[in-house]
Amino acid sequence: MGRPTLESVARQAAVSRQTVSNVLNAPHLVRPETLDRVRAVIDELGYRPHRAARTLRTRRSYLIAARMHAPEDGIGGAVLDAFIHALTLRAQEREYRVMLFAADDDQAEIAEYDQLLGDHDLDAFVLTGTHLGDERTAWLTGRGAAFVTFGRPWGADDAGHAWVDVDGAAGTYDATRHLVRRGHRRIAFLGWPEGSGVGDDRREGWRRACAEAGLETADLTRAVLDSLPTGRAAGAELLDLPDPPTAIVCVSDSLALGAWTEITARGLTPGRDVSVVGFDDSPTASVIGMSSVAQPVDDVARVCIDQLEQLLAERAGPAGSAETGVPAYVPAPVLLPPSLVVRASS
Amino acid sequence: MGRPTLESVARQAAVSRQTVSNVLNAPHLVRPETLDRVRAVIDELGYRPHRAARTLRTRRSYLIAARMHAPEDGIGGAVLDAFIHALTLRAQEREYRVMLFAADDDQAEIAEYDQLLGDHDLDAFVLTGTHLGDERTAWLTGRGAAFVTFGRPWGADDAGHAWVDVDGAAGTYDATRHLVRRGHRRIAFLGWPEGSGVGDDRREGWRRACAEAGLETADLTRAVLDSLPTGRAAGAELLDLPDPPTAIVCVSDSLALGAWTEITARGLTPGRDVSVVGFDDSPTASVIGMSSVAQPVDDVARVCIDQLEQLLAERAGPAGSAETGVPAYVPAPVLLPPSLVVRASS
DNA sequence: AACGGGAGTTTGAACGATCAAATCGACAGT
DNA sequence: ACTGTCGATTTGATCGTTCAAACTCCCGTT
Repeated sequence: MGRPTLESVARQAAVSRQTVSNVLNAPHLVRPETLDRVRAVIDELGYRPHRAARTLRTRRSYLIAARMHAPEDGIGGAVLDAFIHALTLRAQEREYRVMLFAADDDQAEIAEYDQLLGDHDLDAFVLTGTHLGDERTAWLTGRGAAFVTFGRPWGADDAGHAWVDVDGAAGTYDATRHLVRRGHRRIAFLGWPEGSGVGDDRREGWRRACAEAGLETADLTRAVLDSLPTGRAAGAELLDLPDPPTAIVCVSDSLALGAWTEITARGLTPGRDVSVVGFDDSPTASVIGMSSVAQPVDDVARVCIDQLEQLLAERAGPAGSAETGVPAYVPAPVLLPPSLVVRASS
Repeated sequence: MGRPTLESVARQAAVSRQTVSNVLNAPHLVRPETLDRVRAVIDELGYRPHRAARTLRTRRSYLIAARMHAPEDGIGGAVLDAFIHALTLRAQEREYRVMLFAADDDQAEIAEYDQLLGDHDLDAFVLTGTHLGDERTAWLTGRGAAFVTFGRPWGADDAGHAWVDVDGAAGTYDATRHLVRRGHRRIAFLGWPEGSGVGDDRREGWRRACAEAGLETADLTRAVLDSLPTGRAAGAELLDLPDPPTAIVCVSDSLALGAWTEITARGLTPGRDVSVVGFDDSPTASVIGMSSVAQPVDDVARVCIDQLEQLLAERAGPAGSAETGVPAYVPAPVLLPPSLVVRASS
């Protein structure tokens, strides 16, 4: 009477439980006629395997964990939210589900990993915001957990794990080249303090483009923490230079909006008097017409799920888990190009 | 050895499985000394119950499903993202987890409910964006599933289900009163077409405040779909009136930003020449300094989890499920007040 | 001394799936 | 006709937990 189980399907199709199970998990083992008959019954009864039972036996949950970040100032967070959305969608297409968790810092995040791994048999993790000295990846590797990071393994050449990232340097390079083509000769970079992988990488793209175009960069770069007020202050500094820049490439939309605010406060018009290009293409940038480098979050999500499936498939076969010293299989990393969205501000 | 189980804890503590289980789930049944002894062993071995096994037996998963919405234009979506974040946090505090799913429309959402309920034994759902003629609630009620909605049951007086909402009318009322106090006599409302519960409610708050202050409202309201361009066009219409408004209260930040764009395009300054108040307090509003009505998403999330716990606790006791005609217990609905964030634009 | 009752604990079955090994029939080779 | 092999299917055990019923003391009654 209740929901159909393997048992009831088996009875109805006059076969055994295991055969029904095989129809679903190893159809090549089943004779074609039997296959058809069982499948017909499955459809008729609307049978669907019970995840908890399957998980109990196989230790696979079809669940992927992702951290939901605190909204911060609301500018930068939008990219991650969009990424989580894309991830949910792509995971769902492959019969996986995304489970969320919240954490304030890396240690708390690791504590949650432990919980999730122990309580829910999580299949895999998707980490965002990798940074120098990231302890999370080592912890997960140590536990033999499958995971992908959205973000390179900053600091190490060979990560030893799967990762996808967006080529930030290419983004700022494109943005700078675009400004050069528009005739700008003094292009500044508004970035984060040295030492953040992401920030240094993006600065490097700007520097390279300037070098190639034979432009001066000395004194044209500023480094501040990521917020609107700090961006505004740094923007003011740049505009106050004896020979001020005519364009500013920024490491984030937060800083870009800060600069933007300062520019308009001086009665200047972004794009006409001073050009500004942000990074992350936040909704705010779109609304006010600010150019920005957009990350292809949907593609990132797609690749993440691809890599996870490879990892999990591999894991199902040759058991190269934590205890054995066998180096686990690692899919090739992927670096995706961002795209410059040109608006009135440049 | 592998991870500890009830069995291994039981052996170590020289009791039976069931006693260990009781220590965790029904401590009042266990003699105090035994309780201490078993608890000591649990700590020592680091035992944690296995969710899948528990779910298999009890049909409870400690999982709550929530829909991740498509980013749309990125303005309005931010509130929902913040809500999901708050929900994750609050759920986590009570040992629940949030599982995401994506859907394009109500029908697709219902299909996902079916999947989730069948495959993962979901404990409860949190619905967002209720609207007139919403089929989702009836479907879930029919299935006997526990759920709360963030949004009133528009159209029906008694929902027959738990809900939490933000008092939109109170928000626009406050915004309007605020403008009245600042001396405005012609205050317009930029809203959505008649027939959306949320939109009509918010318009009503404005109308009431105007009526109380003895202000004219005729021809001072516009109704357009939610987007920046439509908002801008409607804003232009209002500004072109023979006797134009000096302030505009908007049903959303999207429309408000549209109006804002039109105002600045005319060389006018929001807040000095024409005041604008939006709704939802998006990051963009914050950045450009636009006043807006903020929804207390964190409180909403908290109440949602509270109500769900009540529902699930009730369900565990007196079985008033789908088949029995017994009207299920329904927690009292909660209507939370929003808060006006005043910035330079008003 | 036999009985009833309750507190505390144990035992066996069940949840619904998969794994590993056993079974069965058909068919080929000698 | 015997043996061995292979493909297809079945059987019994198992994952870790909770439910329901049974059991064991111990104590107070009569």
